[in-house]
Amino acid sequence: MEDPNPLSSSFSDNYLVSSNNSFTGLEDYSVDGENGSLGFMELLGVQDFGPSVLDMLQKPSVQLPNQNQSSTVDQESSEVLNTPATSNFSTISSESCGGGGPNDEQTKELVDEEDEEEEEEEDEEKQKTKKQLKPKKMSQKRQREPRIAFMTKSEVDHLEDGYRWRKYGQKAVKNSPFPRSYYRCTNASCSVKKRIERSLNDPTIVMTTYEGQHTHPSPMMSRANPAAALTPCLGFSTGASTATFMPSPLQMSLSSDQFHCNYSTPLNFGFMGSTNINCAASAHQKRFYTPPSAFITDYGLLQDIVPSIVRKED
DNA sequence: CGATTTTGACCTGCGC
DNA sequence: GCGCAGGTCAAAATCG
Repeated sequence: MEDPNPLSSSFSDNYLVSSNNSFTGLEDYSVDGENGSLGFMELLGVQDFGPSVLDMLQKPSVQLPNQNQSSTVDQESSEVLNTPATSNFSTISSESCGGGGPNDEQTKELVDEEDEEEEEEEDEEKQKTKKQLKPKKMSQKRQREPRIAFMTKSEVDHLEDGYRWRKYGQKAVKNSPFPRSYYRCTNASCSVKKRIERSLNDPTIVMTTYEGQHTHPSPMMSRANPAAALTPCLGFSTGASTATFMPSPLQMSLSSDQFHCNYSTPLNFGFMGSTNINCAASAHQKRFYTPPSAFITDYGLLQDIVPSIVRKED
């Protein structure tokens, strides 16, 4: 691990990963055409085929499994985050659904799910051998959930996404002064996790990685419209600004020739109805995104945060 | 007093 | 096999 590149630096410098043609490139988005005064969104997709998105992104070059062509980023075209000073918010998505195509690694993991009973027995044995060690249930092979990572320009680490999270860990990241925080959804029946860390390159950028799918409506959204709360979407809001976009219906294409992000499995990470669309989508973006009809105009807490000019009521 | 955060210890996977 | 780094657990501390 003597990579001369700082990890967070390589996140932004080298994270362009193309796979199964589901993603190629990035693009900036003006927010609602307000002369750029509201900043812009930057979107970038990355597909995860096993290792964590961040792990992949931290490599100077990424070799995807089962793919002959290397999908490395040109080192010289490093600055992916081309953030202007006027920007107070930007988001980069890194799609990482496991369903990016038939893949040996994923197949193995699916098979592993069948072994829970055996694992419980193993667990007992381990407890015997390790005696007084904490009775953890760690022997289970971890299942890789679909992941999606975002880079968000924000002053706050923990972006409000409509769900309630409990922090369960924090770790120092090698070569980075910023720790990585681990959160789990507070809903007992929901196993969604997310990691949050700041970019070393640009401390104003928060890298959020979601893992898994919520099995319940957003507490925030459900108060107004439970159906909409279950709609696959991704959303963030900060005290400064808000951006949300939804890969529904399982496919998002942002830019005719530069950005493509295909979701092969349903996602349900975020919250909110039309806020996201109206906030983040310029006319340009709307070409590629059609909101589900279930959406209603419920801004939730965003009503308090996002200027109405951003919400752009229809 | 329950929920959440903090934090050190432990576990796992991977590269060498 | 060993060491490192990432990820998780769980007791203690803190908060509302």
